[in-house]
Amino acid sequence: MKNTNYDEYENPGVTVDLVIFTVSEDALKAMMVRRAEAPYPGAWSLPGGFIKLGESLEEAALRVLKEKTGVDNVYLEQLYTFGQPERDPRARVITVAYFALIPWKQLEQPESNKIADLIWNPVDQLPELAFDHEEILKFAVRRLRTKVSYSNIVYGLMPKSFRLSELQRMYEIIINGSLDKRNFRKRMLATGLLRETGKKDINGAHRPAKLYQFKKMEITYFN
Amino acid sequence: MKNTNYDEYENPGVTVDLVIFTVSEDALKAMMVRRAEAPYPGAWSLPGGFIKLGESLEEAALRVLKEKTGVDNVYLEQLYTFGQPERDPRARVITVAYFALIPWKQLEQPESNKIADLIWNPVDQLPELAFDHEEILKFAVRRLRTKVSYSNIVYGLMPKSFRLSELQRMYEIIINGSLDKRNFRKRMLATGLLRETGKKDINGAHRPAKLYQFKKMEITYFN
DNA sequence: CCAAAAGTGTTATTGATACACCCATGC
DNA sequence: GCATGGGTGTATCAATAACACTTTTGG
Repeated sequence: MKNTNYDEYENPGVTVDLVIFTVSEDALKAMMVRRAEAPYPGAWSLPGGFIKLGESLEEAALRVLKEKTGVDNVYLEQLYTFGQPERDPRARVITVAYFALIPWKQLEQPESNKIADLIWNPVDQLPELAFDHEEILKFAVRRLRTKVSYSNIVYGLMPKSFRLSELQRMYEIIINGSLDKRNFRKRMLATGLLRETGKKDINGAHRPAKLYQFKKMEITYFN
Repeated sequence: MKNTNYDEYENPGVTVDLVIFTVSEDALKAMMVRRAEAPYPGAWSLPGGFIKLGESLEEAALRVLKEKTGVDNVYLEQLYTFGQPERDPRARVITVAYFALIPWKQLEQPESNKIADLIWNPVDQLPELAFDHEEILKFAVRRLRTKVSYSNIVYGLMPKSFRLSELQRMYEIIINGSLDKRNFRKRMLATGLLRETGKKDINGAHRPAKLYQFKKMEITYFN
């Protein structure tokens, strides 16, 4: 099936590719894996793989996610399907792109760092990427940034409980701008999506912060 | 894209399916075609077809659109990709769904009605549909209804020039609710997306209406 | 002159923004 | 007692929502 001489009646390959986001060191980052083989040997790329005939697209995405991160049960959303005929130089391959959000804390476990040739790269300083993966990644970043402004999607990047200042910081990192503390807190508490845990975070030489958590781990749209 | 050995995996079929919307007789309608062959012989379904190896997904969608409606150069957007393993009883088939908007006037031309076994069906009174096409159609309706409220996407359903009352009616049909005339006009004119044509529509026993058109046929987001 | 749709402003309410000081703790 | 981040309220401005009458035409 290495023909570039396309047969009209042959089926294309179908893959899933994942844009896996996390936030660490005050930056929005995405996972990249180094390709071992041709094409683009040695280049960075998004994690992905061919779908198997018995699995749904989402199952394929979850499988890849689990393989690369060791996690499961995180926010996952279908992004877009990319199918330009020449996007893979070997053969016709259509890819269904997904994006996932993982709190950094869930990735600090030893097992998740076992895989070599895997990096978490700030989305605003990209290396050269294989295939059309730069386009896919930028598409995902745009979608995430848009969605942050009218939903509570950031819950997918937060640890189970957090200070309001940490939540604000998360918004600021993603939208790449600063927010007013008092207005931010008012709005967040007004959504009714947060619950005080009753615990406090004693963290340094300052007043301890109340810890909050999301009532339900579900995306909710404002407005 | 870990696997380079394509032969380990049998490729699924890949189709595009289209939800083609229009508005006539005060109702939002979608195109349905009667299936001739198994599976679901005789059942209504969304227009669609297998993608060819040399064409992009959007080209495939445009091809199907042209075949069924005779039109081209209308609003077309990728909706979602549906890939449950059992969605087609014969074999694994993944479908990339698109939705299109066509002004009813463009469909009144004789050629577009040549195709037998094709209906424009109100989206709130669906017949039984083949495959998972009901799910796809409902997904499209939801997307259209949402998008109408924060963009000028309705331009895709309007004729070249129109009265403001016709534009308002279009919104009302799609969102399935009524709008205040004065607020509607204020908001629409405030967007700056409309231009007076200078012409008037003399239509019946009443004051003639100014005719407007969209400055550019492009989707623009409010807010 | 009657019927039918076009056209037009003001007020009230709501939501968004701007802005500065005191609090509780560790060292 | 001082440095550090936590926590709080009010006033202004902008956007949205509610609401009813006059105008222009054809018949």
